[in-house]
Amino acid sequence: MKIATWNVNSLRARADRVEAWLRRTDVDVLAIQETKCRDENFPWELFENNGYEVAHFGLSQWNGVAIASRVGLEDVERAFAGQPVFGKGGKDPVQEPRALGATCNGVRVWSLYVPNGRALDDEHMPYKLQWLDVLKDQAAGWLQADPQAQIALMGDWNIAPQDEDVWDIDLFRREGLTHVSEPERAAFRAFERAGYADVVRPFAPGPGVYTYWDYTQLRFPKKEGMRIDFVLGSPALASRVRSASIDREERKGKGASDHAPVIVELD
DNA sequence: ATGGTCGGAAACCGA
Repeated sequence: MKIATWNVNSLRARADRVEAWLRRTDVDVLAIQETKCRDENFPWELFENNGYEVAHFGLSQWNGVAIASRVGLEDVERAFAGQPVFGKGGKDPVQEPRALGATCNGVRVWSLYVPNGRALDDEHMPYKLQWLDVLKDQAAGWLQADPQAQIALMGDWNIAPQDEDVWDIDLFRREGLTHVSEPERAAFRAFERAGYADVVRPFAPGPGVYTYWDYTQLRFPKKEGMRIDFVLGSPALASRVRSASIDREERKGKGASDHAPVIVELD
């Protein structure tokens, strides 16, 4: 069984590429982030025509997560229990569509789009950290309830856990940029302490291995990227991993997402 | 020449 995660940065703008990619890679499950559409605008046929069931959670042009599967799609959950809400400047808090869970052939898959944080002193940063803390508590609970559970927490984590996960750590430090701060990294490590492991890094070690390249500044041709998309597996899931890869080729050419798909092959 | 990008409920905001 092959599972994958991909921040497509607008599904409608990327429909042709996503369809071609599905046909080419032959994955069984794809977790998608940043669909950037509501259910009414979601390209359901794209998946159905290619043999996939699909679940989507999207409320506006922002965020949006989906899971496509051709090995079953059960117990779909929009948001995790206690998922923090965000209300900008005291406005009505909303539960943003950033998490979608579904069981696919015995694997509990979560498609996750972790809040960006925007800046170290922005109100989105405590939101990001709180969001991760609550998810970590939930994920720890799932494992306590069933230590044999096969769980894949996959998506755009918006964290670069190690110095080698950005092209120039000194620049990030000097500029006080997000994604590499100690609180963000601690939030990521908390998942590892709870029993989850990055199942891709052993098969795609750095340095210089990334999943995201900013559209600006010619970051991709200059090989200046960030590793921020991860598949964290529970012990039972991790023990099934046969190989993993980052599809850097998909970042090439006109009409590419700024994120590359990340693929994990299970026994 | 010392900046170079995308997408969308766009003429700004979010990444």
